[in-house]
Parts: sequence; C-alpha cells; structure tokens
Amino acid sequence: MISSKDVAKRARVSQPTVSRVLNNPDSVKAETRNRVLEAMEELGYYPNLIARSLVTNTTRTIALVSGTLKNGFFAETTDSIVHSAKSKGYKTITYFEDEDEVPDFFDSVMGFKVDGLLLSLIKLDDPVLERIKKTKIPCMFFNRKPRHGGNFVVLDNQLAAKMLTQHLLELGHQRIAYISGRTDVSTFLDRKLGFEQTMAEANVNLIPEMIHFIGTSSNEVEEATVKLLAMDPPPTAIMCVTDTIALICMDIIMSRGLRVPEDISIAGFDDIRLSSHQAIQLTTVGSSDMQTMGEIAADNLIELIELSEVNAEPRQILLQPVLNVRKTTAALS
Amino acid sequence: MISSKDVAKRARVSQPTVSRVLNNPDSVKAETRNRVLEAMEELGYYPNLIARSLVTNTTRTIALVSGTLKNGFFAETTDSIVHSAKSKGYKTITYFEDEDEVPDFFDSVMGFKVDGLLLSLIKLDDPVLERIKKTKIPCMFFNRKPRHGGNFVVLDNQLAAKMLTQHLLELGHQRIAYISGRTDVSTFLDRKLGFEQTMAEANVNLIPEMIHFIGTSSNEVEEATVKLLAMDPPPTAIMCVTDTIALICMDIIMSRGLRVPEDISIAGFDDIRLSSHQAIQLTTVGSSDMQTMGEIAADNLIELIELSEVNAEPRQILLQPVLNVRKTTAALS
DNA sequence: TTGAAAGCGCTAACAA
DNA sequence: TTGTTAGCGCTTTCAA
Repeated sequence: MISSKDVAKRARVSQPTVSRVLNNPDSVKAETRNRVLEAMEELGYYPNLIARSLVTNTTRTIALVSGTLKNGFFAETTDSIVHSAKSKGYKTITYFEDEDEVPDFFDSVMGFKVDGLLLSLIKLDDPVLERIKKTKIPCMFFNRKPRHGGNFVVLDNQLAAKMLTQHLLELGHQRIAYISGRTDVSTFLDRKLGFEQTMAEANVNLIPEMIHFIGTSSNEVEEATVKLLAMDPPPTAIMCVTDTIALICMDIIMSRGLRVPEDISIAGFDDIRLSSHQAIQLTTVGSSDMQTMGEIAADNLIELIELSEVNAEPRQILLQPVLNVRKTTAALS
Repeated sequence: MISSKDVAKRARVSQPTVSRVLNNPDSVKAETRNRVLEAMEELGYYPNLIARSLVTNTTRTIALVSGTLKNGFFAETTDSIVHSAKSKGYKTITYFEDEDEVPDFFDSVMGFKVDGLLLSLIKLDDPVLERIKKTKIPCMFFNRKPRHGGNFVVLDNQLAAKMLTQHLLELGHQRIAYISGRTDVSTFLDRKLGFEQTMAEANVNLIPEMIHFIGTSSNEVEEATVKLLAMDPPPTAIMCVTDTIALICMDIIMSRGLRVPEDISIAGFDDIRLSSHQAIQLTTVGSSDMQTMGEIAADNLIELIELSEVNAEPRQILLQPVLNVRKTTAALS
C-alpha cells in the first residue's frame, strides 16, 4: 500500500509535509507543494482515511438506521439522505431493520465512531434511547420521535389523521376500519389519537373489531384485511396508517374481485411517490415536504455535527400535512 | 473515550490482555478473562473499530454502488444486500448515483479501505473498471457487467428480451415501440440485441421513430412516450427496458385518457414486486431469483473476500428469465 | 516554511 | 498464560 511515507520519500520531503499538502496546502511553499502533488499522482496515492480518523476522531460518516426499503417511504427518505450526506462530504452506513427485530446496530455504530446518527426505527420508550444519549453522538430522528425530547423531523401526525378522518366522514362513511402498526411508535400513536378524536367529535362510534393494531409485514396486513372483508356488514372504508399498508390492503381487496372505491374506500398516510400513479391514485395525507423529510433530517444532523453546540436547543420540526384526495375514496352511495 | 488501556488498568492486567479477551478469549485464563469482561461492562467499553482496522487492514465493510432507489429494482437489491452483508458481519456503505453522474465514490472507497465492492452502475467500457482492477479490492458486479471478464450476476438479458418480444408478436403486435436506456450498458445492450434479433427472425420491420435510447429519468421517459403517442398511427405496444420505465410510461398513457392494454400494450423487464400488484399487473420478464440477485451478489462477494484466492475463476452467474404474462398486454383486436 | 517526535487505540510478535 | 515492545498511517505539537 502506498503511504504518505512513500510520497514523502519520492518528493524528498518529510512525511508531515505530505500531510500538510492535504490538510493545509497554503502552509507549504508552492514549489514543495507541487513536488508533493506530483509524487502523489505518480504513485497513485490515496490518503488512508482510517488512519486519519484514528487521529482526528471523526469519520465523516453517519449511520442511517431506517425501516425496510420494502416500504416506499423509506426508499425515498434513504435516497435523499444518502444524497444530502454525500453532497456535504459524508458517507452513509445504512441499516435496514425490520420492525420487530431488536436493532443491533448499536455496537457497530459505537465502535465505528460515526459522527452522527439518523434514526427512524425507534419506539416511544425505546431502551436504546438512553444508551444513545450517553454516547453524546449527535442524533436526529425522522418520521418517528421519542416520547420526550430529542431532535426530530416528523409529520404533524395527529392533524394528518384528523384531516383524513374528516374526509371519510364527509363522504358519509361511518363503518370505518383502521389498520395500524403498533402504538408504541409515535407515528402510529399520534395518528390513532387524531383518528379517535375526530370520530368522537363527529359522534361516530368506533367498531372495535374494525380496529387493528398489528405488525407492518404484508402477512399481518393481509390477515387483518381478510378479517375485515369477512365481517357482516364489512367496513365501507379502510384507513391504513401508511401508504404501503394501504397498497397491500388494496391488492388483497382487488384480488378478491372487489372494486376500490366502488365497494370499499381506501386511504393512506405519507403520500409516497407511487400513490399518485395513475393506476393507483391513492387518497392519502402527506406533506408537501415529505419527499424532503430525509433531506431535512440529514441537513440538520450535519449542522449539529459541525456546530457541536452541546447545549443547543433541540431541533423539533413538524411538517404540515396536506390532504390528497384521489380516486380510492368515494362518497357512500 | 474509554479505551482498552482504561479497561486494563481497572482489571489490573496489561492492555494486550484486554485485546486478547476480545479476539482470542480461550488464550486467557478464565479468571482473568472474567475480570476483564467485568471491567469492560462497568466502564461501558466498546472496542475502537477504527484502530483495529488500522492494524488488521480490514474494515468488515463493503461499498455498494447502486442505481437510484427511485427504481424499485435497486430498492429490492439494496435491501437484500444490506441484510445479507449484515448477517455475515459486514457493514455496508451505500452510494446511490444517478445514471449520468460521474460516479465519484472512488476516492472515498479507496481511502476507506473497504473489504469489497458491489457495483451496479457501470458501463460496458467504463474507465473506472481499470482503476478498480488495479486496487485488487474484491469486486462483484450485479445487474450489469463489464464488456470483458469480472465477477458478476446478471439476468440472461438477451434471452429475456427474446421471450418478451416473442410474447408481443404472438399477440399480433407489429408496431412495437421500444424505450430503453443507453446501450453503453450491458443490460440495455443485451436486451436490445434480443429484441432486434427476434423481430428480424419474425420478419417484422423495426420502425426507427419508435425506438428510443434515452436517459432513465422520468422526464426523458415522459418525453419519449409523448412522442410515441403523437405518432400516426401510434404503436400498438411499448416494450420498456425496465419495469420502472414501464410504470412511468403507463402513468403518462393513462393520464392522457388512454387505456392499458385496450388502447396500447405495455411490457417491462425485472419483475419488481410492484409489478404484480393488482392495480398494476404489469407483464414483465424477470427471474424467479430476481429478488435474491442482491443476495447472490453479496454472498459471492463476501466469499471472494474471505477466500481471497487471488487467481480464482471469475464468478459469472446468469439467471434464467421467467416471463410473467399479466394484464398490461393484450392481443391486437 | 519545514522537520522531528509523539501519539491516536489497537493487534501481533516475541519473551518471560 | 501474561507482559513488553513495536508499529499500522496518519495529524499535531514544538523547534528550527
């Protein structure tokens, strides 16, 4: 392997001078600098970032702990996060954990001395939160937030759920089913609160058998959907707590020969790109900034890293929801 | 930061003994070992992987250079790659480059001393290929391959294109349009060859204005589709070189009030998960192993890393295509 | 503007 | 079974 020592020898300078050319070129006389640069070129030298990190205690790397890419939402956020990070000179180490896996990114993250942590997959009272806090590594949550404190960017989920529920109520739906992930997660809890509150305000009774809090795997969604369809009478509308769930739900309904929205209305959350496809046209509530939630998260994290104000105000960003009424919801005839 | 020195002091042993407990526990007397483990626990010690890497010259990290996650295909492969790698104890650094960007992962990869390289985004005669070869870093290509040599896993693209073209011909289509990425990429070149050859064998003339080789951004796909629809007469079928392109194409066609497949048939390649959705039902040719292409790539790369047979046979894996006839293609009436 | 020397936290060789 | 010593390739003082 070519090291700075080799370059130094060839350029007839000391090894630290090579380092200076890299990190503080102005402190080296132009003539010397050119000789060093030439030597680097000739030898095909690449500075060893590992060695540099050991000294500087920074890696210019962030760790992204995201939900699975099977969920289009996380594909979109991951894409924008990796891009944003890269444009600011940071590499991204990615972990895509399944919901109910115990996330074991921690040791790896700790040992690797990443400069920052971008987390989606946390529960409201996740035990990992305490461990993270102890590390003092700058950390930003996106899409989900811890019960108390933290830096985060999330949709105003309670309001979003209100808007969507209101929409269904206005269409005349009363037998509204609800398929959600478990409410030990802020996103799902807040959406549930918004839903329940709006239903209560409208004096519409919830039908307990129509409310499902399940894992987000397609199997579990399928199971819940099948149960709903088997009810007599079945729901006239199903509110799904993410677009990805809504799509699975829709798939199953259609595969049984039922029509959306003629036989049953479907609505989702997040407004992922796919939802606006002509063949899908899913009614959903997202944010005009949803595409850029990842970007916001990454940008803020990197600011936190570089400012390193220990006692800075927590960054808590709430995105405004936007209701997109498309073709999977219809008035009750 | 807690270092092995601190642990050593607390456990009243020398620092290398701490290291031994980590790397070769059997070589340490049980009693001593326990004392060390206890000290680690009490201090909340995590070994510094950066320092370890500097010595061992391995990082247990692979770099994944993938196409954008906007393409569902890459979302699926990325998911399986990151999972496979993790299950074998490797971290993944991800780069999602856009097609026509000059990929600048190279410096970062070189400096970081990743143990292996998983590449999708390469052209047939990509100049980066030579640079990679020089580094001696184990490398595996997936989905695309270089013109000569290399380790790769790809679909048998030429055969896949034949099967799909044959399908359209059997339905009676003759005015078949073709939307493809540029053919400086093996995947697109091979699919083109299969298409052209099958058309020639069937004595069906290609209509040059119906053949588009463009970038894969949705803008360019839109532009090409619009041009096709404006033709008189328009094509009766459009073959798109990826499912992602087919979906964009379908979106535009439908947004103009045309019906798929009644007015125009659409077919794609890859069989991404979305294609089998009831609301989409895209006819496409993929592989039963397409979901696991990423897995195959990751597993083989890690074998290459760990065997480190310098002169091993190149691993060149061709996946068998499977035609999935769904509902976006129909017989010409 | 440059060089000499020290040290980041670890592993690896050797000696005891 | 354990300790001593050296060194991975850098950056960072401090002197010259």
